[in-house]
Amino acid sequence: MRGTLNPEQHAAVEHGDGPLLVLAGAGTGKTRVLVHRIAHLVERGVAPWQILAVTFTNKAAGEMRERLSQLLGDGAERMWIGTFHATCARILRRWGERVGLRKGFLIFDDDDQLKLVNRLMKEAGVDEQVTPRTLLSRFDRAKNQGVDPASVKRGDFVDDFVAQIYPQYQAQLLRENAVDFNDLILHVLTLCKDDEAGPRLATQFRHVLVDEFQDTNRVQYELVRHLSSGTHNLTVVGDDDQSIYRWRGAEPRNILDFDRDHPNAAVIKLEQNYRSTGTILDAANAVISKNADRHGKSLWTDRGGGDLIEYKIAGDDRSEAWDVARAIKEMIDEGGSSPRDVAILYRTNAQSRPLEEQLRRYGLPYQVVGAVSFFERKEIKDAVAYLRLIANSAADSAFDRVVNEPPRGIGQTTIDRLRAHTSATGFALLETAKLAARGEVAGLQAAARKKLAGFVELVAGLGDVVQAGASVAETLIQVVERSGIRARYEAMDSEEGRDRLGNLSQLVNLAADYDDEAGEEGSLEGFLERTALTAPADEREQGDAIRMMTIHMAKGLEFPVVFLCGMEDGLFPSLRERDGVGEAEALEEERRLAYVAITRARDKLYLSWARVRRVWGKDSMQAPSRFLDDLPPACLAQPVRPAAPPRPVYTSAPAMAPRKAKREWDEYDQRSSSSDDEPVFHLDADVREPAADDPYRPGREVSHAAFGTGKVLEARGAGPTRSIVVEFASVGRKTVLARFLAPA
DNA sequence: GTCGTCCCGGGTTCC
DNA sequence: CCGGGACGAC
Repeated sequence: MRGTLNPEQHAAVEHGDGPLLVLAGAGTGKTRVLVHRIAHLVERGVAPWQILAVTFTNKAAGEMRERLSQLLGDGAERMWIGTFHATCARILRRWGERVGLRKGFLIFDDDDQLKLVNRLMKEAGVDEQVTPRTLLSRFDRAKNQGVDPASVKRGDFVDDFVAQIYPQYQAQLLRENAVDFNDLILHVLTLCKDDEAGPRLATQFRHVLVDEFQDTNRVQYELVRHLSSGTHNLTVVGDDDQSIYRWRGAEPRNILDFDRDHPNAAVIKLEQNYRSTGTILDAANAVISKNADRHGKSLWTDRGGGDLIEYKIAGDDRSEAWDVARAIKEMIDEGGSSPRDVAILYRTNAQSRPLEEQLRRYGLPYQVVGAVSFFERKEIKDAVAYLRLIANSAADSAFDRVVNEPPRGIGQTTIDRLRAHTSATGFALLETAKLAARGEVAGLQAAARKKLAGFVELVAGLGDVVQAGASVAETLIQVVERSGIRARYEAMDSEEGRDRLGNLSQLVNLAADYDDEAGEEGSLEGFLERTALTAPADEREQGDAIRMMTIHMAKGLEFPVVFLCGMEDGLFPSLRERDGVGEAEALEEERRLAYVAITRARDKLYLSWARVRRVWGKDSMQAPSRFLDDLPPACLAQPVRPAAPPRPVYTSAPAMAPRKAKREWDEYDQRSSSSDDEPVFHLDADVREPAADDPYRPGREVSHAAFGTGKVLEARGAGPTRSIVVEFASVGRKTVLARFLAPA
């Protein structure tokens, strides 16, 4: 095994003690190096539980654990392998009480946080143009850097609201015995300064290894530094070109300046790519080389050129999905490829739907990895909230969520009264509801008291179930049954109701898995921690299935065949404006994302985009991704250039223009309309709401070769027959096809 | 006071 | 397309 490593990899694996930085490009075998290094440490006598390996996704952690158990057997079980968040949760389980957390603390997810901020804003009467999202992202950004959000002044009107709401936000978390994702790490950092826990943590791990180090934020880096401060045995591996998490506070400086913080660090570069064909590597290098802010390294391969990159333009997102499904079907029918060789990557989770539909149609097995989180579905959140409330009576957020779910006659007014009482007494909502049921809360009618009593009794009864020793799965079944959730969805007697029940039964299955794995150690708290920190797709891999995932999820993985869908400007690169990040900087991150996507492919890469895409139920016209222009023409099986949509600019010869445009369209619209089950190009003559960046939205000035300039009144339809009603200065109102217009 | 219906608007990525 | 909020009906 060792013999198959090249000299650089070998040096990294066998590096002795002291800090080590491995700068490794895509596909240079860095995960392999990490795995072998850990195995090597164990061979040298380091005990498995003295090794901490941090990854960025649960998926990567799972993979690493699996590979290590192949090399080491049971020893791997006892290692600390996990994400920053999971690692910190584990440390806090042991030491949490020293930073003010009680046993069984809750972890707030995005949605929980948002709801809380929303409520606090309303209570404080904050109504100006600040959304809860904006405030929350300010909280996050500050916390990622290890500073108090309330003290950050960026000099805009949002500052005051942050300063006002944040202390209340944090106070409520404390009351509920809850933490948000950032707090998991911040609390451990506080622990590092603790007289007792600090020194222990500094020496607990004889070796600390961090994968994807370019994605660590300041707080995470400080944590790593402390955890390795007793031994200085810190190995970090990363690639600044693959930094794709700046939006959540990642600081690539951490990797670039590593040798400044660790002057005696050994630095090893891995530049030979073993993964991709020359063609794919050329394409990836061409894209990333357009970035100014990079260190620059020279990846090379001795693999041959390989197949050219396939490129396809579809009429709409359904056609795109159909093209992909058909290509995969052919590939598999020809033999040589199996579904598990193929990955479909996209920028946003929302893109998975049409793809799934077409794959199903062809009977192709697929697995959506880490998708639109299962745990974000309403029925799942509700059931989990019951569990939270049973496990932790202080969980106001959970109480709020389920007290009237399913509807049992406890409305806003009643809850407001309870809340008023809690702010006076400091009791939790559930506790207050108990008081109310006994008539000890003012202002509540007998009817409301009775209903609250019923709810309190429901929760108490479920608590008894747990006390009686029920497994998590059994508890969950009781929750769904006794709360009336099941009856409610059954009564709906609809597709939706059945879907939701199906999801709930899947949740019960996950709980049963947990019960099996955890055995005696299992607890409601343990299950809740797992639901907060993992997605179910992280857990079980389906055997022979096509993998579908976002590019972010795909980092660190590789596949023989990759389909990269939705290569459209605005989608990929995403051109959304963001709070606090410059446009150029944001674009560079998108470019790195493109680099990551392309380098996932070993042998064959397919790129595609759709001229019309349904977004939130509305059709919108798309333009090809600017990244396509960066690809060397020699890498592509089909040229990118002529595929650009017909230019609606005709400065001369107006009579010729329509014919030319027509021909261009037909020529390059690659759908064929022969087969029955093929999705047809979707056209709609309805008046549609134009997208904000639409050059033809009402009010815009446009020009027409024959009619001159005018103002848009209305836009209809989409695609090649999209028509625009224009009030022309010279000829009055006319309806013309969009492609004969240009922005004035 | 609570529940149902309609309308509006939406931050994409992950732990 | 989906959830939250506003508004009107028991």
